[in-house]
Amino acid sequence: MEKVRLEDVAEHAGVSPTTVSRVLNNRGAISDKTRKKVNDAIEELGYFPNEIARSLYGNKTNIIGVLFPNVSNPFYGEMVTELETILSEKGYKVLICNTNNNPEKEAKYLKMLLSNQVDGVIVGSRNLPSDIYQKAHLPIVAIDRVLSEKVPIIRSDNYQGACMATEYLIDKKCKKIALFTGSPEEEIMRGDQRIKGYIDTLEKQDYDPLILQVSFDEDEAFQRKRVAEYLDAYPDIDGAFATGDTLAGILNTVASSRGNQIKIVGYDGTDTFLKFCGNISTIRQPIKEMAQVAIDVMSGIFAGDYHHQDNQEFILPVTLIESIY
Amino acid sequence: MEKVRLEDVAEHAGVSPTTVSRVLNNRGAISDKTRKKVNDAIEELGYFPNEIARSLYGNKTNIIGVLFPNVSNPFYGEMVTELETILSEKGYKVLICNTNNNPEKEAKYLKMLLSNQVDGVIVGSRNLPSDIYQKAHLPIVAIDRVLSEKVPIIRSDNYQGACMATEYLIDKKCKKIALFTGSPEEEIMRGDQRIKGYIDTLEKQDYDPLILQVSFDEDEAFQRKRVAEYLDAYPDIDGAFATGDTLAGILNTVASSRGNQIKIVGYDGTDTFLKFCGNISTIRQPIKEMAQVAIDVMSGIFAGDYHHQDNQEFILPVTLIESIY
DNA sequence: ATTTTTTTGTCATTCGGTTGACATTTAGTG
DNA sequence: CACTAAATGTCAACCGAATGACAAAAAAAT
Repeated sequence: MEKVRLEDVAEHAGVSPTTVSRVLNNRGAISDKTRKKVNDAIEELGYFPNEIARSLYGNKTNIIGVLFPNVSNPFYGEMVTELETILSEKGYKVLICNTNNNPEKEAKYLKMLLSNQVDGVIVGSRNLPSDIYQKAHLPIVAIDRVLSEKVPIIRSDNYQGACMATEYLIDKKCKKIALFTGSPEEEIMRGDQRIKGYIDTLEKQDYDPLILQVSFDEDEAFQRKRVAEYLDAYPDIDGAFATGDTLAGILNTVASSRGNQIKIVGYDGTDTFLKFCGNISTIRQPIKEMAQVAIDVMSGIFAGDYHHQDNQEFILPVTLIESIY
Repeated sequence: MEKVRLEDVAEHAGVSPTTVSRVLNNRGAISDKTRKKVNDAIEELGYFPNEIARSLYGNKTNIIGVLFPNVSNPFYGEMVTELETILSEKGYKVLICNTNNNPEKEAKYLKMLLSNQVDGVIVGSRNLPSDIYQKAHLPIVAIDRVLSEKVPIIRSDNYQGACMATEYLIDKKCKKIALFTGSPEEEIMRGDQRIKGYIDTLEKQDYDPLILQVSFDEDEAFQRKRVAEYLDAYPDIDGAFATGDTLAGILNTVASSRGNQIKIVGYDGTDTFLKFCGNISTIRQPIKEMAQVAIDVMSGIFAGDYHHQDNQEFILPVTLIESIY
C-alpha cells in the first residue's frame, strides 16, 4: 500500500493534477461535476494532502511550539490542554516540550522548534538568557515568565492573589500566619509577587511574616519531613499560605496527620486540585482565560497589529476558592 | 532579517552547497579545515536546517502523534510527560492531541496526524471504530485501550490491582467494602477488569459487592452530592475502592467532612495524587515503565522486527501505595 | 455558426534540502 | 615529478504540493 499522492488522485479521477489542487484549495473556476469526480477519487483512495509539502511551499507550518516545565504538573497540564484546544480549533497543531526547567533542555527544544519552522512559541518555562529568545526572531508569548523586554507576558495577578489569601486567613482569625514556598532563596530576594503580597498584607495589620522554604527539588518524603520540622519549630502556626497547591496538599497531609489545626490557602486552583483536595482553600488562576489571551496576543503578532511596546503585560484577576467544608 | 538557508551558509563559508550538506550529514570525505569553515559559518549566521524540507525528502518526520483524552488529567499528563521525555531523547518530536474522548475530535486528530506524516501514533483515547485505525496503516500502539486486534496494547494489571486494593481493605478489617466508579453502565457490564477484580476478591471471601456509580460527565459539585447520597444510603460503608484517584479524592473530601470513617484505596497513583493526597492509599500504575514499553514496542514496529500477532498485550504490574499516616 | 465565457490542461518554477554521478582540483606519497 | 587518493565542485533529479502564465477544449450565449 503505497502512499497516495495528489497525482494519483488526478489520475484516478481522470483530471490533471492542477485541477485537483484547484479543488483542494478552492481556486479558479471548477464545475460541480469535476469537483465531485475529484472528491470521490479522494474519498476512494483515502487521500489526504501532505502537510509537509504544503508547509514547505507555503513557508508556514501551522504548528505552535509549547514550552513548559512539565505537563505532569496540573497547572501546566491544564494550561497546555486549554492552549491546545483553542489552537486546534484555529487550525494549529501543537508541538509539546517538557523542559523540566533545565536550561540546556530548553535551549535544545527552542532550536528544535525553530528547525521545525513553528509559526510561534508559547513559553511557560524560564532560565534561558533573554537574548536567545530575542535572536529567535519569532512570535513568542510568555506565560508568567519574563523572557525579555520584547516578549509580552500573560500572567495572573500574583500580588493580589497573595493579598487575598493572606486577608482571608486574617479574617478567619488566624493568629500566626506562615508562608510556605518552594521558590529558591534568590527568587524570594528578587521580590516574588506572591511573597510580597503576603508580607505587605501582614505588615499592614501588624502581623509578623514567617517565610518557610520547602525546596521543590527534593522528593516528596523529604518535603514532608521538612514541613513537619517547621510545624515542630513553630507550633503556634494556625494559618498558612502556600504559594503552590502542591505544597498546600503536602502541608495539609502532614498537619492533619499530626492533628495540627491549620487553615491553609493554596495557589493555582487547578481542577485537579479542587477535585483531589476539596477541603483546602486556594487562589484560582484563570487558566482558560490566560490561554485565550496568550493566543489572542499571538494572533495579534501574526496579524502584525501588535506594536512592539516593551515590557507588555496582560494581568488577569484571580479568585479565592473557599473550601466547601 | 531573512531566513538563512543552506545556500547562504555555503556562500558565507565560500564552499558549495553540497559541501555544506556533506558536513551536516557526515557524508563523504571532508577535511577538518572545511568542516570548521562550514561550522563557523553556521554559527555566525545562526543557521539551522529546515526540518520540513528534510522531512519531505526523507519521507520521515520524526514526529510521533500522541492522542489522549486530556493532558490535564494527571494520569495522562504524567504519561505524556514520560513519553515525550523518552521520545525527545531518541530525536523524536511530539504532536499532542486532547480528544476529550470525543469520537469526532479523535477522527479529526487522527486525520491531522496522518496529513502531517507522523511516523507513529500512541493512543490512550478510545471510541473510534477500529477499522479507522486499521486503515491508517501506520505504526500504532495503544495504552490501556483496545483499538483493534492489530494494535498492540500496553496496560497495567488492572485486575490484579483491583484484587490488591480489595484485599487490602479486607485486611484492614473493613466490613462493608463498596466500589466507586466513574465508568458508564455499559463498561461495567462489559466486564471492566478493575470491577471484576473487586467482585471476585469479595466473593471469594463471602463479602457482598456494592457498586456505586458517579458519572465522570457531571461537574464536581454534582459528584460530591452523589457521593454524599451514597454515604447516606449506605451508612455502614467502612471501606471503599475507587477505580480512579479523582473519585478517591472526592470521596475522601466528602467522607471526612461528614466524619465518616472510611478506608479508601484509589487507583492510578500519579505523583500529583501522592502529593496532593498523601493520606489516601492507592494502586500505582507504573506510568514511566508503560511509556518505555510503548516506545520500545513502537521502535520494534519501526525496525520491522515486530511480527503482527493479533491481540498483543503488554501487561505491567501495579503496586499498592499505602498512605503514610 | 460564431463569439464569449467558463473549465480544464500543460508546463515550469518554487519551497529547502538530499543524494548520486561525475568532473575537477588539491594534497599526499614514492 | 608523476601518480594516486582525498577533497570539493557541478549538476540534475527528487520529495509533494502550490501557483502563475498560457493554451486548449468545452459549454454557454448571441
